[in-house]
Amino acid sequence: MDAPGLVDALTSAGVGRGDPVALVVKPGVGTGMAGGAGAWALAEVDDGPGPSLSGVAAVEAALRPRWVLWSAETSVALVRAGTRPAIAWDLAAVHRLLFGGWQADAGRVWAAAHGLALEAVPALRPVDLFSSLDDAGGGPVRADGHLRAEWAAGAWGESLERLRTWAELAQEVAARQLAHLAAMTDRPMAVATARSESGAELVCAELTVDGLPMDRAAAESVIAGYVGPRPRDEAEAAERRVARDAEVLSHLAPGAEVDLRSTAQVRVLLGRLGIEVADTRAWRLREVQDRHPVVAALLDWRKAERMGTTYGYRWLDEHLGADGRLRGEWSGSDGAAGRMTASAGLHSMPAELRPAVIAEAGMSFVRADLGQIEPRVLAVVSGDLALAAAAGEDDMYAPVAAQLGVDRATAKTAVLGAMYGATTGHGAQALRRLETAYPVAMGFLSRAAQQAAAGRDLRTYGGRLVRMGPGAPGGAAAPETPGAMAARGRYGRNAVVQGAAAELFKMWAVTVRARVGGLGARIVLCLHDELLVHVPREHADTVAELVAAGLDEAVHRWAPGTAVRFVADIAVVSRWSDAKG
DNA sequence: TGCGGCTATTG
DNA sequence: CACAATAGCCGCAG
Repeated sequence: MDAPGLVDALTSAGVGRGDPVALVVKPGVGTGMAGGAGAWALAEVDDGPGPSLSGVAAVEAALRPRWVLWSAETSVALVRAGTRPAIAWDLAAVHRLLFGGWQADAGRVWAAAHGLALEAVPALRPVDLFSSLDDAGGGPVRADGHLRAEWAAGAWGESLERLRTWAELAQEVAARQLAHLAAMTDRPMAVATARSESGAELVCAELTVDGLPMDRAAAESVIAGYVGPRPRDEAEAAERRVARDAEVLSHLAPGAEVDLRSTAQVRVLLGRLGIEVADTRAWRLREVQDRHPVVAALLDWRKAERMGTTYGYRWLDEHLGADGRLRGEWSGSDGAAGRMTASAGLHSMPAELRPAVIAEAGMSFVRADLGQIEPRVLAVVSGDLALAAAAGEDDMYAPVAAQLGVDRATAKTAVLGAMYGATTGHGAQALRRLETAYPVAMGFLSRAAQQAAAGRDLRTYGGRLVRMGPGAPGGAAAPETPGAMAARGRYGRNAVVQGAAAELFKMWAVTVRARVGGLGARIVLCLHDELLVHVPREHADTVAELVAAGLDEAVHRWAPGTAVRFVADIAVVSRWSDAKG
């Protein structure tokens, strides 16, 4: 079907702007769409090396539907083919929101949407891949209601008729998920969250495909500052390692045999010097640094070792492309509270490497990070008006400190401690004052902790299920130790805040994506409370304003009518590390 | 070879 | 050194 034909077919089936259209992309078979009242449109038969997806682009331009996708795999395929959909309904992402956990293969997504037991999802046996579906006979759904394993795995051959069925099944699942979300009356923002989480999958697909601009020479010079210039071969690399080790060992008696990479041996070494430590973490070593010069040498060695191994030349070669983009795999929601995750160290890159993240020629970065997102989110989701009033300040720890009658640092520690589940330490006294000053917020947190400790599942503000029962990671299981219950309590206490913060952050990200895309700007990094947008220089100031406006828009979509103020620090810069451009 | 423990980095 | 994550190396079990 040609592009005008596609648009006509969908339009006459009643599909308009924002309406759901299931999209299936099957390499080697074709690309199809199902939408409206039983409309099926075959966008293209795939006879080339990969789908061109020009039909998708045409429908996107003419109708801008909400693309219903089985998973982010399709989003990545779309972005790779040069098509960037505006909005989506990602069945896997919505499944994770509704039912928790991370596994979201089609069989589970189908089963959960139909209220079937997840334990009974058919597993794909190796033999199934070779025995034809035609032998099995019948449709994709078994007598017991589960999706046939071969279908769920996509091993259904090259039939265009089956492509259509696969799209229609997606339509059905999406409708059921929507009904589920809408019926969750105690989570009125669940539908909006599902849309946003789906949009976040599109952001992730773009992050995965586009990558983060990084200047190779700048990065190599940072690395060289720690471990020397790039070794020519393995032998030279080994030589360099031995030399680094020797520098530390030179502070010891000659002939000392210590593997610095072995914490056990390091402890023994320190013990022989009369320095007893419970472990060899950096902060503990720093406490005994003046007892022997080897300690400082060891700390420097650790830093260089980190650069040499995790963030060294090998890391650069593996993840930094010839186009100067650092790429990792992005996930829209991790298995727990739903934050975004990224591989390739994109979320834990040492600050020292940030100067190497440089905007490309003619481009700038707009760097924006939210201030104190978690306590502000706590004020919203708990409905604590006193805490909401404190959020009226740019620095909300200042009014909290005044309220508690303690200094700012103590107030901050106490608030963070309340959200993390601290019970001891300097903040313990201030923690009790928090209970008095902000009883609503503190009650919200302790209820979450109690439920989690008891092994009961939680739901975030936006409706994400956080599994705490048997079978969940760290979930309740007999025999139960008090330590495990307490750990789960802290986990749950934090999950309801961190998870809600992640939901707000993703709404911000998808809003920014929607508002700045037309100016050629792209989000190139998401870091829990921070956005980095790569933008043509002439539009940088405009984009900075749109990022700020996008926060207000996101906050009011996330929590309509809230009085809690959210603040962002926004700057136009040419390097990620710059404070101002 | 796989996995838990330790360590370091980030928010 | 509380909450979350990724990642690498060591030491031990299989």
